[in-house]
Amino acid sequence: MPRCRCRVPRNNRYGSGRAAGYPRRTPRNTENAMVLRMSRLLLKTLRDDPADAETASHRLLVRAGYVRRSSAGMWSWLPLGKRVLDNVSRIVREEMDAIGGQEVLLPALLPRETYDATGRAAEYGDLLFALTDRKGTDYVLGPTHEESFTLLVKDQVTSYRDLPVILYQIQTKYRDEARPRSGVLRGREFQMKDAYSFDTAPEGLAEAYRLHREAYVRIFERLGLDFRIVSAVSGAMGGSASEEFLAPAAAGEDTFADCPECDYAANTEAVTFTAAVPAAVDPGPVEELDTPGTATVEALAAAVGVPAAAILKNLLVKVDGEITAVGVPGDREVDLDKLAEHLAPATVELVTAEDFALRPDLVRGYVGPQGLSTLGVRYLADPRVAAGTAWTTGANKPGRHAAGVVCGRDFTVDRYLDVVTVQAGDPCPRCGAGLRLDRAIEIGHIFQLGRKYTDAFRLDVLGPDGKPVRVTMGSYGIGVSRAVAALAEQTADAHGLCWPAEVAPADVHVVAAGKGEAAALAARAAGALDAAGLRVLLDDRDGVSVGAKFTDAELIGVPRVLVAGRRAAEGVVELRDRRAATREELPLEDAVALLRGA
RNA sequence: CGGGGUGUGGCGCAGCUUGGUAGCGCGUCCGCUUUGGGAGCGGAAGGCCGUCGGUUCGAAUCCGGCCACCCCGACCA
Repeated sequence: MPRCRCRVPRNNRYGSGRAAGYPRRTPRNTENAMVLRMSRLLLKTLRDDPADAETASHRLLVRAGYVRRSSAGMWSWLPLGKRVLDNVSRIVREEMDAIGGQEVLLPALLPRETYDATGRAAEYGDLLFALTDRKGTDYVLGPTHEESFTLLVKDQVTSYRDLPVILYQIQTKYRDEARPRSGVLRGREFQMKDAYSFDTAPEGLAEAYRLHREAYVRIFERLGLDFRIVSAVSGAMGGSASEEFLAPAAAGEDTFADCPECDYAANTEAVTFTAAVPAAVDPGPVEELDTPGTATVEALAAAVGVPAAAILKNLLVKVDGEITAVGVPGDREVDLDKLAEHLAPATVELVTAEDFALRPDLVRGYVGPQGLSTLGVRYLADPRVAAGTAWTTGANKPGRHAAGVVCGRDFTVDRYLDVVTVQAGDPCPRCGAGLRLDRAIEIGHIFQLGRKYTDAFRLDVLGPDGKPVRVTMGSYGIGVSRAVAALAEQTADAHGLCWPAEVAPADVHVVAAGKGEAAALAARAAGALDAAGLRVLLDDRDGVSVGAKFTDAELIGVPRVLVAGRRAAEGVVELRDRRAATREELPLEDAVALLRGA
């Protein structure tokens, strides 16, 4: 059998030699083919920040040549970026395989009817990328794949003996976000790992959920991310238990509450408020105040000279069409989603000007809870509106408010509901300490879905008794491309990116700081490090000043930098730590040994 | 979807108010010099000024429509 030697002409455009018209200065070094040579790398670092970039990850990933914007919310991953993305994928894959996950790849382009069947096409609405094929059939680009996986399992699995099973894929997902932003952090096309578990019993689902939770902890620890696991609400996904993995970062779009005293943490949407402590007040008589032009809490607080927190704000909503009042302290906002969740399946909507017109007894801006029951209006309230507390509130007359209105004496609450937005300092539901609020990036979310999708598609398997058993399901996502952005956010410093070792595009960045012996030593270092099994990025560019190379190295953010320069003749190199900004000089052999051991 | 803004060479920008067919810095290419913190000199390439229409002898510039993109908010597993 003939040796399969490379028959490519030696003067091809990509490698060594000099093709006519395209002289190449850097010969391909086939012995160190794994070394990434910057002289040959598709990489253009930018000296200036892109004008449209705000967040650190956006600015730096573009400046350092990791990604390029293609169109709104669509990003191309360039060689360095692709390496980081692949490193994240690899870690995710390894840990998913370790819990018995089986990797598959399903189409991203799916018939719309798949999502119509579960009602999610309607739930997602414009968020779904939709298109039509030549025959007029409607398709969507999948935003997440519960439906497809349920159908796949229905097709492939018939017996309880085939379960449990965990399937996953790492795939491009599509969401037609109204406003893509922050570069790769929130694109309309992005990489996601989505996994799905199928079990015959709730205990199995709980076990699959636990396995994923542990795998996610390992994944994010290996990635080097600072992260928190928080309670979440399931939202449009359906199902019960759900937790989010959040990476705290200023650029984050989620707010979560964090307890400084215990390990409680929750998405602000999911924070529950429990105890209501009646304020110790001396309930004087109700006093009516003349307060024209104070329809807002701010105006009233300024006019009467009481803090907003002492004002009882009454929001009118329609619950299944019935006008209902919701009382909350004036420094709070009503979270309509929370309210709707409490009252489901009833519909909740804000009252309109027309509704007010039909009810002259309800004065916009001057509603108070006194006597609402005689008007046939139900009164819901936040637990902070506890019996015995006194408030300044509307007098149900135009331009008039009432002070010293006491809950339980002057009005009654029909039902207490936790419906206000959380504020920093609110008591922790677990230990009572004041909660902190922080911004974070959602990088993972795990759900015990239960039977929402298996019911929709009637996914049953035969049980041991020969009777069909409805399958129960879990869903587990990780934003792979978003994790890259989150890492950039958390690790970047004033000089540029600064990757944790396992995801960095290389283990060592070798800088040739000079020509001749310096360049030769750098090449030798790259070869030795490559032979030692390290991933090497070699800055062998001609005509680039040493300062520019150093600046680029800091921007690119490989954790270890090896410089061959001043003392090249002695075989001495300089080893730098990108994060610690430390440097030491030592013989090349010692540096290689040190890096190999690291 | 509301509000604000921007489209001029690969990147960052000026020119527009007051119309006369485009300029600066960086980058790129060639030559020489230089090489430990974004080098110097000389030469060169590269732009239907987002797009369509209007006004005008003449439009990057004035007017109108459209498109794209960005930022804030709403929205968003």
